[in-house]
Amino acid sequence: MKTLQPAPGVVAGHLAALPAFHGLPAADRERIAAESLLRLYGKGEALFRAGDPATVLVVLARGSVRVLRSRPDGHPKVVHLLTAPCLVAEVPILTGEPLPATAVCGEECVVVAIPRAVLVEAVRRDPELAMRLLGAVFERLQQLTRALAHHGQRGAAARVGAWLLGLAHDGGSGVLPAAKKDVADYLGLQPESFSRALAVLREEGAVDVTDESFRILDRTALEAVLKDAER
Amino acid sequence: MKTLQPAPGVVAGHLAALPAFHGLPAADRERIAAESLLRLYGKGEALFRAGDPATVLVVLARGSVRVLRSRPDGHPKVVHLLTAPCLVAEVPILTGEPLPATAVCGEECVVVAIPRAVLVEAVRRDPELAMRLLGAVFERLQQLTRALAHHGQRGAAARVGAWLLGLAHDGGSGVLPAAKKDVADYLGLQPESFSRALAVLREEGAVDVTDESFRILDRTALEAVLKDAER
DNA sequence: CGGCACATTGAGGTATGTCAATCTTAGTGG
DNA sequence: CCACTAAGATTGACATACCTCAATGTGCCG
Repeated sequence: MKTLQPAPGVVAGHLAALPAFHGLPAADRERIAAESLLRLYGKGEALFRAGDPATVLVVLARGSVRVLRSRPDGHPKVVHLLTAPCLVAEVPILTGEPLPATAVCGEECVVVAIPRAVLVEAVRRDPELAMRLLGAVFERLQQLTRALAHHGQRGAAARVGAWLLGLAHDGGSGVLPAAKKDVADYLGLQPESFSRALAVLREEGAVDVTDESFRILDRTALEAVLKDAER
Repeated sequence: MKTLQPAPGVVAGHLAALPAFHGLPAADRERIAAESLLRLYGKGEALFRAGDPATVLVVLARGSVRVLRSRPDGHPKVVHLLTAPCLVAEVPILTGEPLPATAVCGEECVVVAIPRAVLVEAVRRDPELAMRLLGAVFERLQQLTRALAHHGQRGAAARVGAWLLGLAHDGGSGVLPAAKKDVADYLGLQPESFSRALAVLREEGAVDVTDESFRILDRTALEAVLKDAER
């Protein structure tokens, strides 16, 4: 981890990329930026670990992160796949609880670290910010319950397909937010099963996956696969 | 659904049972209570359905509820099992989003319905209440990520055992929060598999399950089952 | 008392995990 | 700049845990 000395306005610009801070008056954003730190993490480095005290709100400005949690057997499981720009661990920061999970960089990451005290002060000054942060929390909850519902889906291809549908941009294309190995774990599959599921979807002509990016070729065929996984 | 005419102090008493409202001055609690409705729902009735506007905060004072969400194939999946006293759908209320899931009573339920305007006003008057509500949100997120991590666990018995451990009171005993059919769905299992998993844990001497209640007899044996489900 | 939903137990099929080999890609150092 | 190494991705063969179907038992509500 390296702490950077940013040119003026850079940090505030990173904050402006997020819905939670975009609506804020520019002056407030710059005030927060001035009291925050800009950090660079290498691939595989941990932003924080489970049990750490929640000292800063992590704003992921560039890069991607996977969030891990222990299974009953002790092995870690991927519970979030995050891509910049986004917030990380916003709820524990607000409540002051210790962090319940570990976050690891999937690539080189640029992070704005907002000290808890600065955030709390900003929320006190502008209650609207609190509501905007709650919006982010709502999104997170939505993602989690959707993920949970999808885990119950029989048929690996159906799970993968549903996930791709949710991930696709309007044009039907998108980028995998992590290595296939980690995506597989996130979806509750072995890497081999994930690979085979992609192969099935490809053979159906539903999607095209090359390297890190994908494109939905036939939405109808894809939705057919989801329904076909009877239950 | 029936709206009740409670004796004075009854509704405020229901609110006091929750951490989020317990710390509040009694006068504030009674003010909220005075502007809320006390309702009675029958077994199988829906508190709300996915897509409904978020008009009231539901405080579950008595009974139990299952929260459902659609899978990719369209079939519903249980994503929460809630037991009184607790809050239901607190985040959508705060953000004003439409409700993303459906809630169904597992038995006869008593509910305090706090209109959104009343809640917002109470939060404005006492910011401390907002932080307490956030505490509840934190708990909910915790439960969800834990559930997600557990779903990746191989071995039905291990998943069930881990869940029982998290559910058990200090004495090692507890009550199943729903019919076995719904618990099974929540854990991502067929009812038959859930039944067999319980049978395994019983034969190991780890737990005793009779009807609706259970007791952890041998925590060490149970933890052994969790680890044994190698991966 | 009868009907229905839920729970349990048994038998058998299948999707997915596991193990193993090959191939590709990226990162490292000469 | 290229060879070397290691990690990830893919494909195949096999094993197994869970789902499915079916039958029986049990409690609850009409």
